[in-house]
Amino acid sequence: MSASAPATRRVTIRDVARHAGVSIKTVSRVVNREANVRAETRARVESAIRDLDFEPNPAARGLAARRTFSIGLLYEIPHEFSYIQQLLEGVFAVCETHGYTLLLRPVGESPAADDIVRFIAQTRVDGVVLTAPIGDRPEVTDALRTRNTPFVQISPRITDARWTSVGPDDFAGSRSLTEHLLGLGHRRIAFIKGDPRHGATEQRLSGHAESLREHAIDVDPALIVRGRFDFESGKSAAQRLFALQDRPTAIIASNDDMAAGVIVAAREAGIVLPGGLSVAGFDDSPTALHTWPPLTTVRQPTADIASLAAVLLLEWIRGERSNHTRKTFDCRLIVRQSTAPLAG
Amino acid sequence: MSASAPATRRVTIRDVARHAGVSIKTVSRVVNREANVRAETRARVESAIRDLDFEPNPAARGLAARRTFSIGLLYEIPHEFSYIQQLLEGVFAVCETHGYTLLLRPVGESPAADDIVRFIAQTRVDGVVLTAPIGDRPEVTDALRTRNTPFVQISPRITDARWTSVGPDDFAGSRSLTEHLLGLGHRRIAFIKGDPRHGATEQRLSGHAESLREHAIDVDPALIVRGRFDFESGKSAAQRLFALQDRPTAIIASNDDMAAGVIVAAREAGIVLPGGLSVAGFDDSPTALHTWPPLTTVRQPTADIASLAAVLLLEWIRGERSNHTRKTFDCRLIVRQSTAPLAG
DNA sequence: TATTAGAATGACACCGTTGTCAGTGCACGA
DNA sequence: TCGTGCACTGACAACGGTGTCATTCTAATA
Repeated sequence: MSASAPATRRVTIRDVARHAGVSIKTVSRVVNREANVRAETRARVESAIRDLDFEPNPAARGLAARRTFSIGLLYEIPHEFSYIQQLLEGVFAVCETHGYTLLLRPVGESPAADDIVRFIAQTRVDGVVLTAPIGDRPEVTDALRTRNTPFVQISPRITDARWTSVGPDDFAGSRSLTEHLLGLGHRRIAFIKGDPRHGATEQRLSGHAESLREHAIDVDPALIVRGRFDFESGKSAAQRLFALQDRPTAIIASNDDMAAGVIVAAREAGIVLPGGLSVAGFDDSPTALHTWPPLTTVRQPTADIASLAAVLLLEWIRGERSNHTRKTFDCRLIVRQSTAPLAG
Repeated sequence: MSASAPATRRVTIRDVARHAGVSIKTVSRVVNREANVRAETRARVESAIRDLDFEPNPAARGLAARRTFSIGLLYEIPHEFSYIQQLLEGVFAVCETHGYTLLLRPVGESPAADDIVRFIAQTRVDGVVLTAPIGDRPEVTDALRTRNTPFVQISPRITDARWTSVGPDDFAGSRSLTEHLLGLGHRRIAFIKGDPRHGATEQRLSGHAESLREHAIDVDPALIVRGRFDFESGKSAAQRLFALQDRPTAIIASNDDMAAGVIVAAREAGIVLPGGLSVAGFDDSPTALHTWPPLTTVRQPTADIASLAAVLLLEWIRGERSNHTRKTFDCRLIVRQSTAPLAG
């Protein structure tokens, strides 16, 4: 009565072998693109595969080969999702071309390493991509190393030569943003930090500070305020800044969601944008275009970063690479209407 | 030299059986919560499982049981992602509690049914959740039925008794929104439609029209304009509406992204919100809080919808349910500051 | 021509579970 | 006391591939 009873038996490697007049092992070789198969044989097998519409059974494959041909993408739940979406896109594309399956794994804000280990134990993924800030938890990386599970970190805080990581050049990106505001004549530039657990937070702040230093401008500690990367924290940070005696003329938020919060706070405070205040974000998320005025921001090639992470992970899984690397991508300043010359 | 060489052999069902002094079959019974295992035996096996930290190998399980214990979630790529995120959350939670794995599958805008069929053939998922508008493509549903693959649709356009679907009550939700605007005194209410391939588009429009009819207000065709659910289409639709002789005093966009577009268009046109124009959206996405003023919108319980879809799918997969159903969830009007009484 | 290395192919065990079916033991009724 | 039925358990054969190793074929070399 079960609706899922298959109408007909599935095509197996044995059917293909019979149809092509070869052994199942040869079919296996063709499927896995192994060397040492005569061209003529290969062609015959391939046409048999097409004729019968054969798809290898991943469970059987995984069981025999002792790997699952799948990788996991771990991310923290309260997260700017457009960012995850782009990561997903990048990793997914690579998986697709290499015949791997992608397993998404949202984890709680403070995941026990156990949680992640259990995920790997249960799913048997061949490796994982760790997004910030998960990849910076020593219990997690230690657990993965102990279990010999390959992993690549995206945007880690700490760069450890023992493993591979990929990320944007947050420092340079941030520096160019501050440079832009300085060029517009701003001198009192506030900076809203992100979640301290993210490496980007530190990097973006340093880039900002470096740029000020280059222009011999003192960093006013009152202008560096906390945030958590979400809209609300950006809004309340802005409100604190507006309450200062000597208000900033420009505010850099460490990401676009917080910048959107700044804009709303400014409106509520009756501040005209961008004349009365320049606002800039980071990431060039969709939000950047949905605010008014649209946000000046820094675009990072998130999908490319994710793709490279996936490629490196697969190389590691296949044992094609033993040296661990740290690769950085350039960011690009996107100037829109939320930043304007300092009003005379 | 491969870094992925396992340090030690994994624990198998045989190890557990030996440790507990039973046969592997009995361990299997315990793991799968089958009946007819003596309580004392069960306890012994369970403690052995804990002692050895045993996790059944999903590949072996899948191979023997002829199913993968995984389901797929298909969605179209250019999509308001916060919506997908919520769906994901709902489906994921159910998978988690039932020991299923979730496979995400983004598909192109006009996916050949082949594409989807190949996904199922390759991954061997036990069933799929189809999000709008994928579930409305006959080639897709036919292919799934032919292959006997269980599926559940979310927010389909067409309700077919032959399969199961879950969605919000878009009609009623939309009606309550128009009702709200009418209550504020608005009579010239424009409506921006969504992607015509989505069932929600029709339903939301009908709800709006019904409400007007109840108040004996003629539907002015000039006030019903096209959109595609994205920010840009909302913006350009608004611009077209602003060009009308007799401008609307309120605009309903069929989702929040388009409403955000309306707001930006209004700003560019120098219209003051909400005094000069009321704007409302649909979905209560994060966007609704990021605009200024924050959006009046209609919240649908997306995660709950997704959870139910997953539950129904699993029931179908397990053959616990043969009758197909159509379940609808109530929406809730969320009034914020983007709508205001009609100015004198 | 005989020899031989290496390419091409196949036989077969095995991966770690579940399904099937055949026991085994125990309580209960005759 | 002796079946009898049912709860419980285990032996063993799949499931559909890959790894290993032996074997056959081919072409180049002596």
